[in-house]
Amino acid sequence: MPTHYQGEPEEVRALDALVKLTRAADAVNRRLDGLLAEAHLTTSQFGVLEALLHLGQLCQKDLAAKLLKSDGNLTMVLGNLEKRGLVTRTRDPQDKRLLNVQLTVAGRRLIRSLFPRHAANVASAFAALTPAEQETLGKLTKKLGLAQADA
Amino acid sequence: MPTHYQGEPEEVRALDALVKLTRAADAVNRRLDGLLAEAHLTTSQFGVLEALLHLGQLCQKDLAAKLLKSDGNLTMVLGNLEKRGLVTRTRDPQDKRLLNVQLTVAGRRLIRSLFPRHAANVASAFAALTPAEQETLGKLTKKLGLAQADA
DNA sequence: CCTAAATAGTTCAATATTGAACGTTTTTGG
DNA sequence: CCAAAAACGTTCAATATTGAACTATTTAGG
Repeated sequence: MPTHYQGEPEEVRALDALVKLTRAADAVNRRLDGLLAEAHLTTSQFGVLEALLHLGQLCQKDLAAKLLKSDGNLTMVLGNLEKRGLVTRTRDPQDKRLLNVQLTVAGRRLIRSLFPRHAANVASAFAALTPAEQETLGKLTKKLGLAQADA
Repeated sequence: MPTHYQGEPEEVRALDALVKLTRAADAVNRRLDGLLAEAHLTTSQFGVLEALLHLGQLCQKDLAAKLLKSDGNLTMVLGNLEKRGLVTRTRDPQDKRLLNVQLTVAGRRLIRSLFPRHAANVASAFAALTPAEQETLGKLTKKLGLAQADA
């Protein structure tokens, strides 16, 4: 099933790990989409609401950094959330370049009602691994992710 | 950095693992995009060419399954590859519902020249983990990914 | 001070992505 | 054998995503 590639062993090993890593992330996120779709939210939109709920008001730049998305993308995603009345953007009086993004009452209500079910779904998706395996997976993916910064 | 969420321990653990898993997959794939962008290929386009190189001619349905993408998406990605003369689509004479997709000479030349450098990049990205850690990561993500099928 | 560089967002074009509705072709059950 | 169901792709509308060019604001160096 993996890569069918004749190369150095370390390449074959890494290619194999990459395929499985990517597929696992896709598969889990796809499963979680079901609940979000019920609330007519995309994964990105949910990510924004979740960040605002847990971290409070954030400027667009910080949101982009938190979600690892481009500025241009955030403009679009926030526009769609704003259209639905779930967030508002207000110009920062101190630094007029910044737009502070905050949950509306409706946005807070929505993410608060959704998050516990989302968390239960995530736990259910990861129940395929033992707690120890989840810890190990977390350690390895954290190490791998951080290492990509400097390259 | 993780989730700032007060919930059941298994939820917190799973949410934490999910964030790291998603970030790692994003970070690695983002790093690999550099080389692909030089060849004006997206990740999806590269995935198609790679599959065709290693597996030979495939119908669109099989490609979609292999890449975990929707039918409609494949129509678009293949259209762009076909526009550039990297693949062709031919109606299957046995079953006229099927479109068989194959590399053109130019497509084969491109993916062949690119793949070794791509494999080296992947190995370099995963060099942050020891071989044993890569094996462990592969086992855990495979287990996690497969478990999502039935849910 | 004041200009040059940096920073925050927007806009645009291109590509990706999905799900739903749809046309064609094949398979299947009666 | 034939009608219903299934399978394969396409098309469409909506959203996502990036990088580049651009505007507005702030900061920094001389």
